[in-house]
Formats: sequence, C-alpha cells, structure tokens
Amino acid sequence: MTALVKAEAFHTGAVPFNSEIVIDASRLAAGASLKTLRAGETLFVEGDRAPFCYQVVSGVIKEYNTLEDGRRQVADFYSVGDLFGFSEAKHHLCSAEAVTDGTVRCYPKDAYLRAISSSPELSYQFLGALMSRLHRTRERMIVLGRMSAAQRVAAFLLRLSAEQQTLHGVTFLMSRQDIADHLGLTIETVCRILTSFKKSRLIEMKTARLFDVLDIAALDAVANGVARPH
Amino acid sequence: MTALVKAEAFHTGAVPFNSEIVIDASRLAAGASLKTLRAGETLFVEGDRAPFCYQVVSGVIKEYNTLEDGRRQVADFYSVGDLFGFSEAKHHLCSAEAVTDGTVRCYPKDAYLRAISSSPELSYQFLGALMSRLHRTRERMIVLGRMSAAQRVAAFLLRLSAEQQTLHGVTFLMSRQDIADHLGLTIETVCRILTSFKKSRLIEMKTARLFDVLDIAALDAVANGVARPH
DNA sequence: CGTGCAATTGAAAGTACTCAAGCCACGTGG
DNA sequence: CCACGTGGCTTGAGTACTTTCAATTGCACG
Repeated sequence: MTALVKAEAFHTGAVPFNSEIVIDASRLAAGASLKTLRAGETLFVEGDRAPFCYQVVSGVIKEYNTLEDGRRQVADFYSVGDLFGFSEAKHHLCSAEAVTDGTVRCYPKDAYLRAISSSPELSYQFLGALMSRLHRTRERMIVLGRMSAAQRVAAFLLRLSAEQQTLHGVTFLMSRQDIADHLGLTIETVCRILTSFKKSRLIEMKTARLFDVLDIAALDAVANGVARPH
Repeated sequence: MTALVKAEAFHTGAVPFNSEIVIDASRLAAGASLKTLRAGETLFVEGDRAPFCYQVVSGVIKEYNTLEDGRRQVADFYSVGDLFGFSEAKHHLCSAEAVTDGTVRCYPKDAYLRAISSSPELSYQFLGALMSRLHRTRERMIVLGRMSAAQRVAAFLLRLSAEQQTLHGVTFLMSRQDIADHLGLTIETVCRILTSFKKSRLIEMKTARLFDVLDIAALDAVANGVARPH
C-alpha cells in the first residue's frame, strides 16, 4: 500500500515535505545571483526562455500551469533550500510565482547542470534528489486521481502540520485559491471542508490563515479513507 | 498555456510517449539479465527490496500504486526502450506488472547508477531524461487534477494514436480497468465516454480493443475543453 | 468607518460513481 | 456442434459529491 495514504507519511517527518533537493551548492555558487520577490510577484512564465534554475533562499514559491480557461494546477510549493525551474527544455514548462515575500538564488542553468554532471558525487546526489522529486510528484498523482475532496484537504493539512514544527499552530502561507489549485478543487469546496473539519473538532481555525490540528488521528483517518468523509 | 492541453502535444510525436529514457545502455549491459513476463505477471511489488532497475525490451509494463480499498493509480505504462523501477530508495515505491507478454532487462541498480554518475556524458543525458520524465508526470497531474472524464479519455486516445504509427487502427494494449486506473476514473465511466465518442463519430470501435480515430480535430477539441463534453 | 479583497455560505445544477444487470467473445466439455 | 461458463466490456438507474453561481460576511487598511 502506498506510503502516501498512510498516516506516518505525513507526520513522522521522515521525508520532509519540500526539502529533498538541498544539494550543497557552495561550489556551484560562482555566477549565481540573488533575487528578491514580493508576494505575488512572477519569477518566470511558461514558455519563457529558461537560462536559470533557482533555489529558494527564503519565502515560498509556487510552480503552476495555467489552462486555457484560466484554471490553474499548482504543481508544487517550494520552500527554503528547494531547487526548481530546472528542466532539460530550453523554455520553462510552467510558471513560477512568489507565494510570500522571499529571495531566490539564480544559477545559470547550463553551467549548473554541467557542473553537476562532471562530479560523480554531485551527480549521484542530484539523481537521487530528482528521483525523490519524481516520487513526490507521483504521490500527488494519487491525491489528484484517487482521493475525495475531504481526503485531499486532510492530507494537505497534515502535510503542512508536519512541515511546520511550530507549536503555535499551523499557518497557511498560501491563499485558498492556491490550495484549491494545488488540490484540484474549487476554493468553495476547500472552505466547506475546512468548516466541516472545524465543526467535527478535527481542527480549530484561529484566523483564516492559522489553525491548530486538534485530532491528528482523526485527520489521518479521513485522509486515508478510513473515516467516511461525512 | 500548458503544452499538454494543446493539440500538437498529442500527435506531432515531438515527444514520443514513453521513449524519453532510452539511453544507450550497451556499456552498462554488463551484469544485466533478461526476464520474460506473461501478461498480468508481477515484476515487483511496492515495498519489495529493489536491487534492480529495468528496461523494457518488448511488451508493455505498468507501474502502479494500490490503495487500502483496492483501488489503484497506474502511474505510467512503459514500452520498448523505457527505463523504470529506478529510485533512490532501497525499496520499491510502487508495483510493476506486465500488461502484455514481454521481456525486460534487469540492471543491478547500484552499479547502474554509479556507472551513470561516473560519466559526465551519461550523467547529463540521464539527468535530462529524468527531468523529462518528471515533466510528463506533471502533465499527468494536470490531467488528473483539472480535466473532466471526457477530456481525460480524449487525451488518452490521442496519445495512444500518436504512439502507434499503424494505419490499421489503434490498439488498447491494456484493459479498461487499467485505463480507468490510469485516468483516475471508473471502468464504467471510461466505457460510457468511449460509447459517446463512438456515437458522435469521433472514433469507431472495431473491437473492444481496437479503434480508429475518425476526427482528430474534434477529439483535440474535447481534450482541450474547447468542445463542451456534451 | 468606508473600501476592497479574501473567505465563507447557500441553493441549484452537474458530473462521475455505485450497484446491478445484460452482453459478447471465447474456451471447455458434453 | 452446441450448451455452458467465464471474464471483460457495456448499459441503466439512482445517488453522492463537487462545482457553479450568487450573495454575504470578515478582516486589514487607509
């Protein structure tokens, strides 16, 4: 059975949410530059030439695709240490935008990839990181393909909760729209499900962007389909 | 806009469906063995130790995850030339099963990955292949997260059609169940949509496993959401 | 204390799923 | 050769879940 849908996957922290690609880039930093971004600012757009790849220094970045009708699919949220924007293509295959204020390091892509290829050690490390990222993307496929709205939201809450080690509640760094776009739902559905979790005392909303998990086991049960969504 | 949902992505063949990881493995073949599989036979199961990675020599293999309730998400179908089963983990993260009779080459994974890492050229090539695979997985996320049942099926038919260059119709090498599990639908929904395409004269079913595309443009329109699913 | 955007709620409409039969091609045994 | 199973595919009816459209509420800010 898939680890994704098991409780442990979300809160043991065995696989930190967004930190699998955290290669020590010190020796690759030559030629890299820093760029600061305000929340909502666009870093690159699908189809742009892609001379750089990026690493999050602070803040949160989202990568997403836009469909003809304006709907979006948020592929992933990246936080400190995460690499993104790399791809074998000459042009970006998705867009990237700052979710919060933040800073990214920009690496000239060609040089970066060649530097990695030329060192067996870095190479091996990067391959592993890429495979790990591939795995996470596949987990998301399961979420999108096979989980109900309530399961998706529950899983997402657990993931956020596992990521943020704070004891003062968990923060939604992204908007409801971002969450919906990430989970393949509408904003209204996300709201309704949060409300239902609130009513069932699985979580407590302190503000719209801050909540506490009151009952991890029950949330797990919902995420895993053990509990009837209702 | 996302390439996936554009018509060309499906039938120009610019990016052959399953052939991005086709590294010339001649110099890696040392130590590799062949294994023949009958349709339906399992190659490995999620959680198995993973000493090998594999390359399809003939036939079609599917990789999938199973959920507690028995539903499955088919991550991908692999055909001749495709590599699969590699991962940084010690254990397989999904299961693999033969869709048709076929043969796979088995590479000792450690040696394989180290061989690749130690050659800058192979390394660069493999990185690109892996990124390409990552991209395809993301496209699948869009399919699963944002497309209607009719769009999913239309896109799938177009992809099959683009893959198979035959003029004698297109063959479903996999069962309806496999298709449903791949598209995040139920077997009944897949059937109904095929029937509706048949009635609209978008396709013609010659047998349950063999069809002709009668109207590519219209199928594209459905896949891209231009045509109202009806 | 408005203003404006984000979030929430309600009602109605779809869409895809579940359950339950029916159909069809094929292989087996009488 | 044909009845009988068998397994995969197709169809139907009813249901559950999610979305759509339309307000309404809440909250940060000037």
